[in-house]
Amino acid sequence: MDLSLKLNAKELHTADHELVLVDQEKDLEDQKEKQDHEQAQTKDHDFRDAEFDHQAVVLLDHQATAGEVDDDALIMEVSMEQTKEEMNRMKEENKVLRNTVEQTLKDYNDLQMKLASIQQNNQDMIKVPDQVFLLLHGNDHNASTQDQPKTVANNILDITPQGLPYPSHKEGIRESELGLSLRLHTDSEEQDHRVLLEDKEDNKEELASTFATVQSKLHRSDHLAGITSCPVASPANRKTRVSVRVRCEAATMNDGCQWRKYGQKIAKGNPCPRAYYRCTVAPGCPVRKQVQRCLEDMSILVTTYEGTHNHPLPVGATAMASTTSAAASFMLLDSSNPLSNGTSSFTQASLPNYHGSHMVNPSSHLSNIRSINPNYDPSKGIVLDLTNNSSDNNPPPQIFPMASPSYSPSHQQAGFSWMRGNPSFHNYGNLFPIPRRMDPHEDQKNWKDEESRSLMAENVTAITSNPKFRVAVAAAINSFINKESPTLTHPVGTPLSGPRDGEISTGTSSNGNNWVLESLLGNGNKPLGQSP
DNA sequence: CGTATTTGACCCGCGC
DNA sequence: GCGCGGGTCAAATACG
Repeated sequence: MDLSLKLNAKELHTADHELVLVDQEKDLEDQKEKQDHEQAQTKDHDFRDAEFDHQAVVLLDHQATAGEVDDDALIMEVSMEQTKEEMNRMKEENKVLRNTVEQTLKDYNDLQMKLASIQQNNQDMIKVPDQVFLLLHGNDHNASTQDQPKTVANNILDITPQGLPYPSHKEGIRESELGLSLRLHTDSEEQDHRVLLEDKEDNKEELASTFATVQSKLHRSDHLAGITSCPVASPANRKTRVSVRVRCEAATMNDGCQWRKYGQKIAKGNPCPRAYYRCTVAPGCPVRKQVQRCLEDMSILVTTYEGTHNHPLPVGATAMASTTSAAASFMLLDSSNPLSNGTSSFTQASLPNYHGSHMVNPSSHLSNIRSINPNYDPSKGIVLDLTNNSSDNNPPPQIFPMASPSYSPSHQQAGFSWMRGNPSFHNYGNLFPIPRRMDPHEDQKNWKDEESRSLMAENVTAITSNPKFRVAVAAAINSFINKESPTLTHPVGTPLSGPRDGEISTGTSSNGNNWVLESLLGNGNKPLGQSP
């Protein structure tokens, strides 16, 4: 009797799981043997039953009148029917057993799939550190702060994702040749440490005033990097800010959003006027940005973002917003941080709605941070430095020609011929297409150019939405913070929620601690928006 | 003519 | 209370 337990070996063998499947085959063979044994027993049992029946029939036959051939034929017919019934019963049993084996195989395959998935995830997690190179510099490394000459870089942490060659500054390898680089600058002031530590002990009402006091103190030593410190005193203003430093010839940086200028002021200490913009993508959007040129290097545009978009963002804006929010999210990790007391818009989880599927929630990479660097002053926000002035081989900052203290596009036009030949400027140009003229209207023309917009969006997205880049940022921050203060730990009071979309803000990088996330692009990248 | 920009006036918080 | 400085408003202006 064919039990039809022909388990196709082809289905079981794969190149990757041969050993496992060999075991599985053994199991299946055991199961088959068990089935055979059970079926043999059943068969034997049925055979005995049949034999008993047959004997009964024989007895009946013997009791019957001899010579009745028709009766023998009848007996044979009955026996055949019984055998057929037995065969049908065995077939059904065989079918049940086959289903059982198939179910077992299916479960096995499912487990294989799950195991493969888990292994893949583990590999991804392991690969990240393989592709992130951390470079810790000592206090004597000053060359990287050329664009911020008065900032003492006690710790600089460079990250080169994407598996690029390890950037050794001592070997003279240019950072610009190494793709993306993340750089964290801090310097420490004991007074700031004391004030911040006091902040952690105070209640939340006192935090605001203390915070304002710190801001006010820090405000006096402003303009170390050409950025005016913005006091954050009122609760309405207690939003985490991120500033973006970028080499930009245009009056403003194309960040993917639409902005309307609503004011301009000349801030104290910087003759370059500060322009105020509000987001006009959606009516009522509270997001504002401030744009001001760096005093030390007027080719650098400092854009400060503050507020939360109440609308979905364009692709380019999403990329920038996600990156800056990823960089800023760790500010909220310390529950005692005045910025993370629940009033900050960063803690209002609306980020997934506006970031799109490609957004990597920074919290997933930062959630293991349990300590905060005492050197880190959240009141000054975070600076995303997209210039590469800090490269060792870069020339000193060039002073932007200014005919008068008041800023006008014509002044810029006159002074930007040198910039088109500046390699570092070209590096930047690959990230944001740069209009060649400073005239706002020319800028608007370029902005309306769909090709430039799409190229800009692609470039920004490619860099800033790269999960590896964000992982690198998060890992660097995490490592840096933990290394900086291994003993000072603060439990995260509330689950970290991702920053809201477009939650970028500017900071005041001029004094105290200065966190700079720096993006360096390869020289081989052809700049966009530049004439050949 | 509609929209965006400019720019002086105004408001508000903070320090003295 | 006064002055200072940052930020915002809104009328005037420019532009397409």
